Amino acid sequence: MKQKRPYACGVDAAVDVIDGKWKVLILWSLSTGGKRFGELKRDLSGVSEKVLIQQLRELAADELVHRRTYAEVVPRVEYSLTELGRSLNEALEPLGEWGARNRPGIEARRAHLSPERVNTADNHPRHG
Amino acid sequence: MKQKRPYACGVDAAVDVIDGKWKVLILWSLSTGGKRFGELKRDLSGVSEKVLIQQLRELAADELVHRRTYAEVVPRVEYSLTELGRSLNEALEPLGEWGARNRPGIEARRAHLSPERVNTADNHPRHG
DNA sequence: CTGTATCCTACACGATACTG
DNA sequence: CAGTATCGTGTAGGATACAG
Repeated sequence: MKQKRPYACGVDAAVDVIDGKWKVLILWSLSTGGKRFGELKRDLSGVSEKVLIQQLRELAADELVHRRTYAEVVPRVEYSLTELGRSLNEALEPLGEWGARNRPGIEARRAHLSPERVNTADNHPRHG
Repeated sequence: MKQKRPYACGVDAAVDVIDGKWKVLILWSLSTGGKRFGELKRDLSGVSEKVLIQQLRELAADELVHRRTYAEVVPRVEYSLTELGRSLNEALEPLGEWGARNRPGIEARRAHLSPERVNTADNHPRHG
């Protein structure tokens, strides 16, 4: 949700739409069905109300999720995926599989490579 | 490249790896073949040297790109995708297609919905 | 040409208190 | 319950100058 420069490619646009610390988790969480605000909050352990609502609104503005309010005595709002949101989730699947497959490797490399050293010269294998 | 909480799912891990303003563009740019630092810099118009090198190093640390130096009189370094990088690029394709397909809609919605209004109550259609 | 070294800033995210 | 209103913060990203 920054959109500074025009998108350079499709991935660029798609990433922009899911850009936000909790958005993919929200989409993921909603993929099994609509959820209320409180449920989501519990689901995404650690998110603040402010940020959750912020990202939900952005997702709604992008029409990936649908916000339905019920005029009841006790306030009730349900969020669910739109058709567009579902299609995005589908497009995300291969990426999810890639992540699942390679997660051990990723974590392993990051574990023994102290973050401070990543951006300092050659940890890189020599070729010559 | 933040990795604060343990990954909640595969997408989460994958997104973390491509998290960085220019990383997908770098991967995309390298998908057609190895490139030198200067070429990349020209390709990704607008990136600063500092940030470019930073993200290249992170990608290299994650073993998505390969950094090859040639000991010549005029410094020369070539970056290319690793097998892992190529596999990520493949996993990114559906997302890219989704983005390409929906980019017009995304931009349209964001255009007539002024950014300031996104996070203020109902722009949302009524249902009831 | 391929980087380092600094300095700076905006903005996403977070903590907390309050409201209909 | 489902938000809103504030205030505070870290850090990714950018500008620029310099170096091997």
